[in-house]
This record gives sequence, structure tokens and C-alpha cells, in this order.
Amino acid sequence: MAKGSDTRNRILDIAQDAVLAKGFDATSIEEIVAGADITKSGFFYHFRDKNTLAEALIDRHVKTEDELFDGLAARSSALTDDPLQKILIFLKLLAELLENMPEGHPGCIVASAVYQDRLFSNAVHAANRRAVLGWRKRFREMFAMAEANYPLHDPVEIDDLADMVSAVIEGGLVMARGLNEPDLTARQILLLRSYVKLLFQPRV
Amino acid sequence: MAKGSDTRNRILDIAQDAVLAKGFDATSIEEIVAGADITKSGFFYHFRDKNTLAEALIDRHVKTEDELFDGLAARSSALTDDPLQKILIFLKLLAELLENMPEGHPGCIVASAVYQDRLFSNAVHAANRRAVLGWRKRFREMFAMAEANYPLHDPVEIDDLADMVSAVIEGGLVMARGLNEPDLTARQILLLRSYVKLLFQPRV
DNA sequence: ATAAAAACTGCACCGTAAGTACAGTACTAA
DNA sequence: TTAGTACTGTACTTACGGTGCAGTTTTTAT
Repeated sequence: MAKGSDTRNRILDIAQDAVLAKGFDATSIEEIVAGADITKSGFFYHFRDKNTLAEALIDRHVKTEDELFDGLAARSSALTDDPLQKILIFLKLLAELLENMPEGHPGCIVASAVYQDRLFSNAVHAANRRAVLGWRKRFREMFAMAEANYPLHDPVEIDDLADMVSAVIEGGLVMARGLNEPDLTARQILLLRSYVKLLFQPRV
Repeated sequence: MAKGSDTRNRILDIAQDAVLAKGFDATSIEEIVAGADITKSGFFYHFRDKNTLAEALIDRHVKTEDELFDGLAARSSALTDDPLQKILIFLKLLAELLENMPEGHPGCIVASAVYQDRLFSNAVHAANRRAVLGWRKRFREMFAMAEANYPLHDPVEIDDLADMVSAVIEGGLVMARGLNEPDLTARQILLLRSYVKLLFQPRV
């Protein structure tokens, strides 16, 4: 028999696919347990309720995404010492990554949670908040390094700039989904990259 | 007794408030009819099902937003003949408008619908798609006028630029909601404005 | 004034899904 | 061998979306 945490992960895998395809509410527990080959009782052994599942889903999703960002950051750091180039390479790699996902980026569980207030407990919202604040911190540091070495050609707040990365990704995903144009998000990232370039880069 | 379309609008009003506050799924028909002071049968007289309600909600929301955009476009057109300045003023007005909404922008019903695939019928998705394509067209025209008069300082697609307006708004709303920072969206619009400026404006 | 259409009310009922309760069972590590 | 972990099975409750339909009030056109 499975190792316990095995089953838990299997539940999360199946739930994640279903949630990204149909939305959280549209995904029934009974459908999840059927897919995971367990019983309803088994599900409730692992998760107190659907909220707890959402929480776990967000936490796991954020963790995966963080590792992905870490990977891109490491690759861009390896390619240059210049803090501005680091950002530009990072954004390029990010765009490429989004482009190469055949089905488009799976879409962000976080955003989907943002638009469902009652259903979700405080714990879910807290998980969500942690995620977004984590991104802010990450990108803030990248832009602060660039600012220290290059003049800003327009007076903008570094914090806002950091948030813009997340906003463009999230907004891009919403649009991509709404229009069924999977690579829209990647193109939006490249526009953001263009902005960063114009904002920091010395002029010819 | 009310005039029929009165009741329908009352249902939409109450539904809209509830949906923006709690999400669509979390808003029960029973709660809507209680608020609108009608019976369940009365609700189903006006709307075939919950899908039809969503559709009506999106259509009405889009209409309101279109009028709002029209108003801002008219005001900025009145202030200048220069196509670039028109965009910059438009974005400034938009940011101000978002800032002055005490509770922050109500959040976009469209985005909320994007993340719930099964629940919604094709009609709902079509309404959504129409909305997003409408925005694309609107902003595309504005940017095309600017491009005809100013050099682009970075080779980007006008279509993508048009989508960026929507993406930044949508993404801004997601972030604002997740972090409970109502004016985040306005600041993101101003960043986009800064990009447009750097992208088109002749350098000193 | 009247008839027809529109805008409802009231009530009974069905299916689905979340969640509860709890007794029983199989596997697993000390 | 025993205690905990990881479940199964069954039965039940509640909430919600939705149906069906007969009856009632209100509005509108003639």
C-alpha cells in the first residue's frame, strides 16, 4: 500500500489538474477521490475540508513556482554580473519558459483564489498573501540592485516596479485564458522587459 | 409593483455586489432573492439559470466599463490633439479614477469568470471574450495613432501594447485584492504610463 | 372596462455535492 | 504484540441549483 504521503500527493496532483482546468468550485471531492482511487473517507482523512485542500494546493504551487524562479535567477546570475542584465535575462528566460509550455502556463491558482472570497478561509487568504509578498520581495531585490548601478529615466518606485512583474504575469494569464491565446503572457513579459530596458539602460 | 425590468435590475445590482464581494459560486440564488425581496420562482422568471445571470452580469459590467472608458477618452481628447498626450492623459485619468474609489475598484467580473471553466456556459465565455477583444480594439487604436506620429524606441507590437493596458489592470486588481492594497492598481497604471512615455516620447 | 400578456407567488420535489459520524480493517514500525 | 497510521464502508444531514406547475396580481393594449 502507498506510503500515506504518497496518497496525499496523488490527491494534490489530481486536484491541481482539475482546478486549473475547471476552477476550484467546479472540482468535486468525489471526482478527486475517484481519480485518486480512494474513498471519500480517505480524502477527509488527509484534508479536514475543501478549504484545507485549497490551502495545500496554494502552498505547493507557490513552492514550485519559487523553485522555478530560483532556477531562472541562478541561470541569469551565471550569465552576467551586471544587475540590469540579470533582470533582462531573467525576464527573457521567463518569457521563453511560458512560451514553451504547450498548453500555456497552467494558470495561477493564486489568482483563482483571489476571486472567491467566502468559500475560502482566512488560512487560504493568508497563504495567498504570503505568496504575493514573496514575489514582491524577490523582484524588489533585483530592481534595487539595478537602481544602485543605473540612473532611472523616469521617477518610479522600485516597489511598484517589483509588483509590476507579478501584475503582468497575473494579468497576462487572465487575458491568455480569456482569449485562448496561450503565448500572450510571454509577449507581455517581453513588453515589461522592454520597459525595464528603457527605464534603466544608458541611452546611445 | 415594480415595472419588471426594475426587478431584473435589482437582481443584477444585488448579485453584482455579492459576486464582487464573495465570488460567483459563493453567491447563492436564495440569498439574492432574499435581498431583492422576491421569490425563487421570480428569479427563474427573469433568468433561466445561474449561467444566464452571469452572462447578464458580464454584459452589464462591460457596458458600464465601456462608458467609463469612453468618458475618459472624451475628456483626454478634449484636452489635447496630440495622440501620445491623449494616451498619457487617459492613463492618468484612469489611475486617478481607480485611486478615488474608496473601496478600490470593484474588481473585474470578467477575470473572476475566467477562472471558472465548467460552471460557465459557452455563452458566458463568449461574453467574456467579446469584452476583452473590445478593450484590445479600443487601446489598439489609441496606440496606432501615437505610432503614426512618434518613433518607437523599442521594437514592440502595437497589439501587444494594447493588451498590456488590460493585462496591467487585471493583474493590478488581482494583486490589489490579494494584498488588500486598493491603490495598487492605480500605481500600476502609472507605471504603464511611464513605459508609454519612454517608448514614444522624443528624448531631451 | 375588459381581456390578454407579463410579472410574479407558493409549494412540492429532485439531484448533486459538501460534510459528519463512526465502526471496522489493513498495513507498518517500535 | 501492540499501537498508531492509513485508510474503507455505510449511512445520514444540510445546502443549493434547478424543475414543474397551478394560481394570483399587475400592467398594458384595445
